[in-house]
Amino acid sequence: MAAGALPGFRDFYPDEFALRAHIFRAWRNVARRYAFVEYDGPPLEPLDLYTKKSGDEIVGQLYNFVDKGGREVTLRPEMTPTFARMVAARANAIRKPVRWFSVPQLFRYERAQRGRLREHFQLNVDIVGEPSELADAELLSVAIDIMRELGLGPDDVRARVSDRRLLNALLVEIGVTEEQLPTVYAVLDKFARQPHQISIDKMAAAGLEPKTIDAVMAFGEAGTLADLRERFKHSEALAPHFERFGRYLDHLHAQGNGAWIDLDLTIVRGLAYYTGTVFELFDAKGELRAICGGGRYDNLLQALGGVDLPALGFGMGDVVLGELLKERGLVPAATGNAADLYIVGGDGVLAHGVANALILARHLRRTGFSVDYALSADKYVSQASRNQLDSARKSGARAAIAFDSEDQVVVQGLFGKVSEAPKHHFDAAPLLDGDTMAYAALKDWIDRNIPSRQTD
RNA sequence: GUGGCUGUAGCUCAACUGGUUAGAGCACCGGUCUGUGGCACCGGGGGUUGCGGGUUCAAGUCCCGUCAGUCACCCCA
Repeated sequence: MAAGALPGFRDFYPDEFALRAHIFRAWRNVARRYAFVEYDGPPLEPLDLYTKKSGDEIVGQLYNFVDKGGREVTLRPEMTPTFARMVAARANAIRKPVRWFSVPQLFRYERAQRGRLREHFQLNVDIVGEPSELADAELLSVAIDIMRELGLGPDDVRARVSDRRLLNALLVEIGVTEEQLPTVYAVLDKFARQPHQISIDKMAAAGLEPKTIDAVMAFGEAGTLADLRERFKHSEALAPHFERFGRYLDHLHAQGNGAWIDLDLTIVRGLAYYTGTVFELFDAKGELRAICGGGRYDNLLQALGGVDLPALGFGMGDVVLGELLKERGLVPAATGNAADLYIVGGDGVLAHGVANALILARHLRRTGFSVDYALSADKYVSQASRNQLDSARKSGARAAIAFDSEDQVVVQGLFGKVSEAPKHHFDAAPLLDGDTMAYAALKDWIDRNIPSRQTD
């Protein structure tokens, strides 16, 4: 086997590129529908943009090197630091709330696995400057609408939501101390992936009381907000958190997203910078990695950019999403980019040499059609028309156009039985003269009689 | 970074306990068919069996290494 792409990197053949373009289209369509505007930054960044906040151990995960000017640089592993820098630099000039999105290619030097490569494209959607939970609902609604745009429903994808502030208050309420919080977060994060006894042992080792451990384990079993509220209705400390989270869920319901949402206190999100709502999108079967994750990170812009603005956002990668779409048969037809018209020789080919085919193609393309033909003048003249038609059919073209005789061209559909396919003759002379009306008539006939390619 | 599994044509797979020149379907290329053709039929190109060593009279098959893929850890975008 010939040397392929680097490990964890992808070659995008046309079929694969079609899927990628399909995903990008959905991302951009929905983001724009929510009035977000697109930005981008450099794919190569100074190394310390990431080491400053995360420490040197993160370097092991980066695609970093020294450039010819002696600078420590790295391919960007995430978009948030770049985003924070850009917003911070113009914090006073940008109208708030900021609604920005980006589709960067991100890089990470890690051993590749299914759904996890060394490179991926990730939609980043962020809102800056708005502390209200309505912004949180708006953000998640974007993510859910993208699922809809791609043909996925609440039976395919679940949105698991939580809130760090609520969780924190709950943990304090049941007696978890400040020092024990990281352990408990780690346990919750791995709740579904790790045997319960190990979780219990870890918490016991961290000094949690058996009663507190039981309470934490109970948080792992998803319930509704109402259940949780009922259990802790006596707590005054928790009341405001329940109210705020309740408003968040109310907004999501009003946005039509209620059927997608599950409360799940085990959604912690690895990095510690989340300060409020957090959410992840998963395939409903739970076979794949998370499709999307995000939440509120009110302190991050201060830490990274030096401006104190509340912010929230999510990232959604193309890899897991693509796997899910493939699994559900929601990938676009491979022939989606095939030509509208394929020029074949026909019986009039000797009177109309290849030059006339080129003239015809020129005017058809000017009219807006995509036009294909065999790039061999010999073949155009000498290969049997039916073989040329076979080639046209295989190319995925919707219709063929041929010089049927000395003074006529014929357009015929390339679907269904040949004998039943729509067919129409046009005078060749005005078409070769580039007569606009003749092409308008031809286009009109095609629009009426040649359906768009089905996914058959 | 650690460990398990896998690696034959572009794809899906064959090749009995090691034994002739590694096969088939699909795909691709050319042709035949005056025609129910979204066929059919004929022909063609394409493999150092991932790569490198070793054992053997003989290796796609057994052993070691390596690379790649995959799964579980680690980590999380």
